[in-house]
Amino acid sequence: MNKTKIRLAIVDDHRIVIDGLKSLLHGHESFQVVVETDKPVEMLQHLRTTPVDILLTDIMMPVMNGAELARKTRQLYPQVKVLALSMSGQGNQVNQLVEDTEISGYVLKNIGKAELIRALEKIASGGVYFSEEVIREMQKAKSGQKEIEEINLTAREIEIIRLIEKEKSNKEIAESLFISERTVETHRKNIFRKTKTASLIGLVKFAYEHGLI
Amino acid sequence: MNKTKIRLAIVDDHRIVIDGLKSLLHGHESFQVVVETDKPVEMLQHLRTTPVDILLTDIMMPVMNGAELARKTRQLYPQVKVLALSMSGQGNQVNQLVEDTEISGYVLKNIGKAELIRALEKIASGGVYFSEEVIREMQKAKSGQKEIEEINLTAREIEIIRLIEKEKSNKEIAESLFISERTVETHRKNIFRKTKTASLIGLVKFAYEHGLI
DNA sequence: TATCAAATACCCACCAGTACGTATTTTTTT
DNA sequence: AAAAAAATACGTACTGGTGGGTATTTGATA
Repeated sequence: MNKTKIRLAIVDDHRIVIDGLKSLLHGHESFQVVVETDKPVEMLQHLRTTPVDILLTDIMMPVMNGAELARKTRQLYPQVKVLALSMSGQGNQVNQLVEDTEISGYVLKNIGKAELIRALEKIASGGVYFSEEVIREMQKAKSGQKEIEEINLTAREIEIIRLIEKEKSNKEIAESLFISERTVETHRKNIFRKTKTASLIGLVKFAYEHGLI
Repeated sequence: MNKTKIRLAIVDDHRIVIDGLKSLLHGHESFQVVVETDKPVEMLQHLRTTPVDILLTDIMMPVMNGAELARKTRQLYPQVKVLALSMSGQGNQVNQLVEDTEISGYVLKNIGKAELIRALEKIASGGVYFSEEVIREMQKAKSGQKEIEEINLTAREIEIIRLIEKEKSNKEIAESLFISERTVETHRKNIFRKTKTASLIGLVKFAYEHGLI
């Protein structure tokens, strides 16, 4: 729509993905890929000299991950909008990313041409775009978080769960927290009751599933 | 080199990757992409009617994974060579794939143009190609496997570990395996001794780390 | 056939953790 | 200031798993 093209920067540690994105955008006169690199750290340098409108970044990358890059970019160059790309898009990760980085969108890599264009246009015009799957995942993660809040584990209890998981005995836990063994036992009981688990293994699994450890 | 082009089939559930691959191969007159799809199951149908030389397949795909597709392909169309593509390339997965499927190569998705061409040419002429990182991973996994073999857990013991992890008591394990509780206790003791773990949690962690569960 | 590993089984003693109570102090919320 | 929630603590009885043994049967391997 605009006379001036939308300038894109692409970061992904997989060359194939970069080429794939470029190929998807090929022939679209509204977009112009001005920077591309497979090294996240390089991107920040490029951004200093090259003005871009939207940064397309992978989330899972070695050295510096996409979240970090997105955060830094928004900090240093607030006018650059960020569209996050991800292979899987796990809900809690997305939530966290959205919370502590002002990203403009999040899409999965199985995105098609049409959707990608739509997302980019929406973001270029100041909007946001999150793909269906991602929104679903986010909601699932949110409800999971709510669930754990409803279970109402106290901070002390979570602290003790972590020690249990570290193979500490009641005695050791008592010593390291400067409380009586009896107290640890009480906490343990409450933990088992609240989490509806009956064995250590069940508890460890619960902790894993709810991201406590 | 050959007058006739090398015919390629590409499967990957991410369109971007397919486009990226095509883009990498673009302009190379030796190769010709004759089939491409993002649905593994479709590929088998295509192969029935379209003759191809090399199948490039992603490993991690929903519905039917790449390993399965590779196996079926080799079975039904033995003349088709398979080059596996993967995001990460975990050693044990690769090893297993190489063992029970005669694949001709395995490369990571961060592959560059030059390497991809080299791999394809090598495979087309009857050779094999495994990228550096993959070979390293394979060796690491091999040594890890050796480690677990040295620990010398027997099949029965592993069976029991899995039941322990499922929160079964000695009694329940004894019942489900039709053996005495005493026997389960003995196995347990041996397991703890061999794995050098002392608690259930340690054992569960061991099992996780060594991929037993 | 002799030998070895694996799977089977039992005994005894001990204790860490559990179940089921009750109760006090501290902190937070109302 | 009153009420509620969280953290603290103890008692008693019980049991499941642990650690220490030893021993037999079976199937594989040399």
